Amino acid sequence: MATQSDITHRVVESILGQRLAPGERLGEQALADHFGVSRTLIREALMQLQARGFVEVRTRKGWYVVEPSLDEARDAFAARRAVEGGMLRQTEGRPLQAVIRKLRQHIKDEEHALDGSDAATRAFLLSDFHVCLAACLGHRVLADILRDLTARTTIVATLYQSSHDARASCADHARIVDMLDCGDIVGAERLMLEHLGSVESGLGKSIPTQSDDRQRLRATLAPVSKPEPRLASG
Amino acid sequence: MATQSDITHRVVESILGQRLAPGERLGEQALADHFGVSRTLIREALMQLQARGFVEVRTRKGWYVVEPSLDEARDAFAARRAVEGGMLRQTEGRPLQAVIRKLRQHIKDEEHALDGSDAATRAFLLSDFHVCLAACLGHRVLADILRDLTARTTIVATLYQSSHDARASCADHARIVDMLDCGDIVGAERLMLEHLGSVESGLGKSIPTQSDDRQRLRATLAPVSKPEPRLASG
DNA sequence: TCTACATTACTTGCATACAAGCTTGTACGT
DNA sequence: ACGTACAAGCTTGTATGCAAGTAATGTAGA
Repeated sequence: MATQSDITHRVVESILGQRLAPGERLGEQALADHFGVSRTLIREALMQLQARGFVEVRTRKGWYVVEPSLDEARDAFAARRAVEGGMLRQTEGRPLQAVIRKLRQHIKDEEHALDGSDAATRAFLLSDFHVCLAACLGHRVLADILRDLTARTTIVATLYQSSHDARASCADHARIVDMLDCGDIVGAERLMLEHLGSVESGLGKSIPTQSDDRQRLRATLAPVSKPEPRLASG
Repeated sequence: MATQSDITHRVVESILGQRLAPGERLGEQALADHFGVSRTLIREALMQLQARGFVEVRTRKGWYVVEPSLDEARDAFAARRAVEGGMLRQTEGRPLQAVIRKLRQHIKDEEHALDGSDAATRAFLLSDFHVCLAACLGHRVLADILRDLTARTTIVATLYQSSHDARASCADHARIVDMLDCGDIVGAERLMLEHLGSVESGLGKSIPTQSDDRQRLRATLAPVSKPEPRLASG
């Protein structure tokens, strides 16, 4: 049997692993059946996820993974730049040996995932680096905030099919840690901002999947039939 | 009749207005009666507030407004420094006229509240300045984050009886906006960090109000009886 | 008088039941 | 043949009921 935290964890994990697509519908009964609990528990979990900005409810229609607009996507990245940049700047003058050691280990995990693991693990670890950075620096609140923020930008990346390579992200991470190791905090902040910028810049290359069901359906069905749309009589 | 958002809003407002004390118990039935709804809705609202870090549940005992430890209190302020500092730094090179106009209006509201309004309005407006700053800069996500973060530090201030004066905070706000008006972003950031630091430094002067109901009761009843505390044997 | 224990009242945890509304399918009328 | 109206099924929204556990109270015994 599953508890609320199990449910929320699993959903967030699925989002971070890009297995839950934006706009995807989350039926209460379906989730209840899946987790073997009643709808009550599912609703309570969904409420928490709603408060954290992961899902939204359309009254009497259902729960959906959020689909940020391009503006909202940019806003999420701007928030991450502010938070992560500010966080790094605040570390000035602190001992960072232990932090760097843990981060290097994390990067090793990332590299290992680049070769063998599945895409979900890869996406998760790349996001988790930023959470881990906050946690290693002793920022519990910021770690929580970044967990949600990175999830949000992961949704964005899924939605707008970010072209940014996992390998490039991992290399960015390594460079950031190297810079920290040099004691160059300002440089690390600059690299971090560049990193986030390059991930963001991979966006918007492709037309976003439309939130509207009609438009999504149209986009989905468009390529299959011949130029002349003939789907009515079926 | 009240909806969930009404309930969460009211609770958050009460926290921002320092009318809900940390450690205060929130009975489901009591809230349900107060808002004229069933416990189901109350629970869903409390779940959202839990996800946002405002309340916690002790199994089969009840819901309580969180009581951050001194460490957690410092962490919350550190988070605010990172977020608000980083946010200001990211504004470099942007037009700020409209922003400054709105913030000046907000400060006027604060000053007006200093004279006439009740303590709740005063506390709310002082916190809201920071949310307003984020919102004016176009940061929706950061505004949401700061709403929760300022609420958390408000709880902290209530718990540790921050000695920081409302009038001083308002003056700080005015100086920050003045600095923005000069186009000195770095200076504004510095003032903001100092402002947050001075609010934080007002903490820990007094022993925190004890979470335990008995001890709270003692604190409540202390002044009425004579110096010699004689309530133990009861 | 103090302590150990049983009982009682109360609170949360969870599931179920019912109400309200949207979507879809069908039949009827034009 | 087309459009509209109506009805059935499915989904969410909300309330209620019961189970499980905790704290408090009262009572009996030493």
